[in-house]
Amino acid sequence: MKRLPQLAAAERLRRIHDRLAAAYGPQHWWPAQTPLEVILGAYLTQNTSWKAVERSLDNLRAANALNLDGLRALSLSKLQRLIQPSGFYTRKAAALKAFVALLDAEFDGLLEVMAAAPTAQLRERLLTLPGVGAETADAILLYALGHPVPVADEYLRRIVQRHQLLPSSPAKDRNGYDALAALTRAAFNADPASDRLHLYNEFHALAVAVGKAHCGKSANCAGCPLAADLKFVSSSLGM
DNA sequence: CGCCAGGCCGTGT
DNA sequence: ACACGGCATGGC
Repeated sequence: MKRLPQLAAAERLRRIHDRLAAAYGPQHWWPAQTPLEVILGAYLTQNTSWKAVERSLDNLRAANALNLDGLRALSLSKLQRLIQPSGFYTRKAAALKAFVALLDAEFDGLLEVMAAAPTAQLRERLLTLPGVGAETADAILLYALGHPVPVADEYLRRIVQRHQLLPSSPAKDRNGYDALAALTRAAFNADPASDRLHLYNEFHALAVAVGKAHCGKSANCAGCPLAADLKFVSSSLGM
């Protein structure tokens, strides 16, 4: 039986993970943080540098609001002021309040209860929240709630595009996101299920690492761990 | 000064 | 279905 192109692409993406892991080592994203802090970070980092997010998190910590009760006690305007450094503070403050409201209304106000919900249903529920799109939902599921789901992002999109792993370049919309997520699931499908939580965790962090270093808009692939793979791609990409 | 950052959402074709 | 602009701040 002939090999499906999609499978070959999945194997190539798995190989890209291996190269990145060898080049950059463990990224240990969000290792010692509490789940709530991870969730706050996932919201605040939307189209925002992590440096700015850290300033907001510092403000929240100083206000004793890195815990659920502290967060509940904050007025909307107070929350807006604390997260101002990371931008879009009007939307993000309302979105964070909506998350806590959902947690209180449907999960006994406990992240442990939320985390125990079935992955697919929980994902759909998160996606109904304001300010939660596919990437934020998956980042919360993976990094805060311990569900083994892939996280796609702009950097992974660029990698997949440059390596031409999909028949057509993934769009910057929901359809493109879903295609990237499906490809990533396929890439780790041969790995034991017990390893996927860790693999998805590292892979997303590694995609960000290589993206920041080499996949910016002015692409400089000299010294990129993926340069060898790119040589097998049409050299007339204009990149 | 300009561009960008670990997106999402509303609106217009 | 797809494109585009707004959201806001700080780093470089």
